[in-house]
Amino acid sequence: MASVVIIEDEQRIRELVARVLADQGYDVIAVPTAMEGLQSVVNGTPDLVILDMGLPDLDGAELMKMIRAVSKVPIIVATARNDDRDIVRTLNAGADDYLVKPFSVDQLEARVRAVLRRVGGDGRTGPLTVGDLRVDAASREARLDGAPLELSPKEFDLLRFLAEREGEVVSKRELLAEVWRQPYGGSEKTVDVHLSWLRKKLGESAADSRYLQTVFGVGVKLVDPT
Amino acid sequence: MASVVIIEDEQRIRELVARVLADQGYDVIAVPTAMEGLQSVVNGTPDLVILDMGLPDLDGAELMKMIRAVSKVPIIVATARNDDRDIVRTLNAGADDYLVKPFSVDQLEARVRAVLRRVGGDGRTGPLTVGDLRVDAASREARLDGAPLELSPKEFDLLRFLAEREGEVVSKRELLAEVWRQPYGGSEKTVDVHLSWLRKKLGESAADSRYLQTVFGVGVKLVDPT
DNA sequence: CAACCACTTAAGGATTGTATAAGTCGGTCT
DNA sequence: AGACCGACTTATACAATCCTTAAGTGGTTG
Repeated sequence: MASVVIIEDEQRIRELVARVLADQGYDVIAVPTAMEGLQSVVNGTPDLVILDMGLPDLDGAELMKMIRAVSKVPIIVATARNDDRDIVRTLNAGADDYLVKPFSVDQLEARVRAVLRRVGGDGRTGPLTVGDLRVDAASREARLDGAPLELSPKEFDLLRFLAEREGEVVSKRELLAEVWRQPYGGSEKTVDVHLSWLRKKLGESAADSRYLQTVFGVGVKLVDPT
Repeated sequence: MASVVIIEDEQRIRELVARVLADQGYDVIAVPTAMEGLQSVVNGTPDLVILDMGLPDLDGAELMKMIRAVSKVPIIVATARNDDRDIVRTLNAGADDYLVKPFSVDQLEARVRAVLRRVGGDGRTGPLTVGDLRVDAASREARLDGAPLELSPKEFDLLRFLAEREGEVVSKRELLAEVWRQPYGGSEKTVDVHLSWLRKKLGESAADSRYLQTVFGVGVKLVDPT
């Protein structure tokens, strides 16, 4: 899973970008200041940095130089308007791509994908395996003992999420928040239903379960039965 | 087929060049300003840029630097004056070839061909194969079980894009962005229609599909049926 | 054993995908 | 120039699939 550091002072934009990329499955760290950004880069060794050039506490070009001094991580700069000199300067300083605000979500996603692919490996690929269960996000295919499972979109997302957290107990509320994208409302009943369907397709029942185990009063976990 | 970005402010010349190259089978994007040009280069990752040095909104040399910062795409500069120093300077700055205005259509075609050949062939990627399906970008020919398919331009581009990502699910929005080159608006219905046509020409239907499989709620993928 | 939580099944409405037809546009042929 | 043609887009009707709500059953805890 690729990780991305976002350095952007405007809260609205920062949260929007973070949300969008998190939805795409990236590990996101979003900070509002240059110093925190630099720290995140040094500590986290991210796969990509998205940098707003209009930070209040430090000139964007300066920050880029500092990041470049410690890391070869690709950088996408976000610049407020197309100020030509600004763009020239930043691209020369070592940015890998740029976004002119206001930019669309699609633009953002496309650039991020493009840069990560260019640099080598989209990161979020690589099939997960739990026992004899295989979950491949790229082809959106799940197999049990080599036989393909026919899963609905939600079922697949659910299985994938649990597979990413193999062995870890996850509450239904968290599943609602992460898989259903509803942090607040929403009925946990829905999760129950989908879990039930998943179990059925995995050839299990709640009583006799190999992979999908419920932890009473807490949640569920996907375990390796071997 | 190779794609070319033309950056030229004079409408007459811009349209002429675009027309000529489009007739040659190139994918052409023609824009009048430096900024749009830069955007096209970044978005489209073209195989060649033809750049007028006398743009009103930005000095040509500056723009070249900017393009060089984001891409190694070959650049042919078109310059009005026949000044030796000028030409030397631009070539040193990273241009691959130059045209002195006014230039003939033959000149133009010859230079474009020469540069593309020098850089490594128009269709740099060899033919793709997915099962018994063959997609050759260079000749722009697709074959199924050896029999040639009669595809429209968009159909071919679509098939090619999917073949490049064999096995990977691609959303319609992404197809709109990548194949149709319009990241924002645009109706996904259009993609549906083209997919339907592609299926028909592949001898499939959505219900019974060997190659082109739809993943409900997510997108489509081209798979190897063997 | 009572209260609570979890599981399963069923059914409707909502969403998404397919296919066909009709409308646009640009280019070509006579 | 006018009619035609192919490619693309938009519109529409229809079909498949999915998600949620609801209701009843079964299991666990204190």
